[in-house]
Amino acid sequence: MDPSIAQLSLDHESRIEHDDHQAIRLWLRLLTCTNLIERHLRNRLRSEFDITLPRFDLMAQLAREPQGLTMGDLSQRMMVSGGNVSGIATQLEKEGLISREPVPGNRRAFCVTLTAAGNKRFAEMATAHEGWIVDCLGELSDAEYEHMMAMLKDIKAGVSAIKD
Amino acid sequence: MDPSIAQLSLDHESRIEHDDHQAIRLWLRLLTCTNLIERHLRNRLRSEFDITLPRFDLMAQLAREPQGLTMGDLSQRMMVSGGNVSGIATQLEKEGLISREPVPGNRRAFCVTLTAAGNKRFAEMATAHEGWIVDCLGELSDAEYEHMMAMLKDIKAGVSAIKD
DNA sequence: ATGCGATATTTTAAACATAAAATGTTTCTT
DNA sequence: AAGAAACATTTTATGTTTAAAATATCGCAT
Repeated sequence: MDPSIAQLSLDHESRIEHDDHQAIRLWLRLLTCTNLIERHLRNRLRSEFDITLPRFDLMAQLAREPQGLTMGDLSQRMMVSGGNVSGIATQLEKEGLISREPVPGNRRAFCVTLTAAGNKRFAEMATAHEGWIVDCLGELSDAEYEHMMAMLKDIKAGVSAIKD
Repeated sequence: MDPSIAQLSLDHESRIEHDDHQAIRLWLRLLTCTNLIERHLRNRLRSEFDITLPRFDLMAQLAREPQGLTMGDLSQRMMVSGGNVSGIATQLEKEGLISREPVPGNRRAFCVTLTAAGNKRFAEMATAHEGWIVDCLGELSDAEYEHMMAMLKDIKAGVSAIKD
């Protein structure tokens, strides 16, 4: 066999294997960072506002859409299952922070909105929440921020294109 | 007031506010990417190997340390609570994939290892798992990979330094 | 009109996660 | 040696998450 061919294919193999390990390492570091930040946010929401992250997230979605969202909209935007939204919404409703009103023309759907109390409470929490995130991620330069956003955008697009 | 001073502080304020929004956007995108990939891995592990991600993660820790790990080691390396490890280990033991043996000199601790069946099964899964991660993250160039790793390292260090 | 498939939501069962209490073991101090 | 403190693990209570089943409604093609 031509030794240059053998050399080429060997290089190819080692490059592939090297890339594999790279990707694994990147994934593990990505996961660690995200989990660290998420845990931090979760702890502070609990200790300072006595609320869980999922409840806060649901309220954040509603705060962006003052006209309200259906349960299905919430499920889609929060990227969690419908049953999950159902449980979280039940609790927030019990606390008086959101309301579920029937939709005039559609007896299947509910329109979920923040109550006045919910709006007030969310405004307080959102300010603190933003600060915590800046504490975690605010040290990056503008260039690093842009680069990171661009890479994550590509990754997101690539992963979304994979069929389960 | 000196107008140049006013201008400076205004710029400062607006820069801060701009950074805030940047950090939030970056956090949301980071979270979305991580969740997408994690969900993909979870689905494939379930559909192709009928195993959950936490169980796979526990086995992965053991595969790296053939001499075995204690429950406490596992808890620390997986960054989850001891009670959680206890439950996952109970199930894996029931499936015959790991074994919990008493440690000779210490009757408090257990030495957890992969069984022969566990080793064989993990080897099959690990190959597929690596491939899935490369599918998700393998498109980055070496430079992008290095840059991303470096940024995440800084972020990890910064977040770890924050006291809860 | 009627019935069938799609839609919107809730309920249920199983797995996972945590914090805190309980259990048993080891080590240190006196 | 006895007691206290620290350690390793499990148990318990509570809550989150998902997939799948159940419930109810809607819209459309016959």
